[in-house]
Amino acid sequence: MEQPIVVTDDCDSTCEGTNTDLEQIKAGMIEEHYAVQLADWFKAFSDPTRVKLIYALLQKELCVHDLTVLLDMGQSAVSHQLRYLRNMRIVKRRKVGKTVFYSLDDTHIEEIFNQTLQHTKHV
Amino acid sequence: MEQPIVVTDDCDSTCEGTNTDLEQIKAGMIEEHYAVQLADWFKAFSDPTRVKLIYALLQKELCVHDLTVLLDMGQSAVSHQLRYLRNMRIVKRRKVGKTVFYSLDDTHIEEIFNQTLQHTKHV
DNA sequence: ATAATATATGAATACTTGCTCATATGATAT
DNA sequence: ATATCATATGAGCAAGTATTCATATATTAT
Repeated sequence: MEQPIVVTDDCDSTCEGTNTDLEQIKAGMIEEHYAVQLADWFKAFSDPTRVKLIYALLQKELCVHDLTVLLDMGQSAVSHQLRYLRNMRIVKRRKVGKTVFYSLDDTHIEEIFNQTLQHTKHV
Repeated sequence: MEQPIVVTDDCDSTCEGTNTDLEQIKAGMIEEHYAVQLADWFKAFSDPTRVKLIYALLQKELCVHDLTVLLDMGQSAVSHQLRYLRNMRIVKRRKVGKTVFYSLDDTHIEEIFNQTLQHTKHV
């Protein structure tokens, strides 16, 4: 009753029969740092309020007040989220007198956003 | 001292001088439903663990155990996140005996994921 | 100077989320 | 049947997050 020679490291012999390339995959895995960075980037778009803000700014540069009207939300809430988006360099400010205008910081965002929008539509 | 005729609805006269197209933008705004849906989609990628899982599955179909090894995490935590991703139809299962293999449900995901990966790299 | 307006921000709070623990399920082997 | 292995899942908890409230800052007007 001799079993064939199998490198049996824990349970893995069952999974796929071989785990030799597991080490290889592990070596090619995304680094913790990048995983967090990428997750943080996606997180910026993972809130309905922020989605709406970006969607609005996709069309036109807008001041804070106009954004509160568009989203029908309190000024403070909007301001907080705009700061968040600004820290993420998704949005930029332009001050004119008392009012502050916000716009998308990078046209690249438009692509990513729209592509995902397309995707969610056909899901 | 007659002021020129300006539709002064609250403060908006200051912002851009005219808010006539604000109504237009509001009409073209993203619906609540879609905003939530889009946010939820992004949320799926907004956690380092899920990013790693997807990144791993981007290379190869893998069983739960192999994923716990790759991510160096508890089986339960991995299983919970896999369920999440499965509910989002980002990942699908294939059962072979006792072991369950996971893989990406949609090649579309690869595109979105990689594009964003590119973006975060040059940020 | 004071008042008014537009935005920003810190603190508090209600809500969400990701992990751990213990246990359940489902499959194979004996 | 029982035992074992791979995965799934509910409960509990700690950490994170989005909003509100009150207040601060900055700009313009008087």
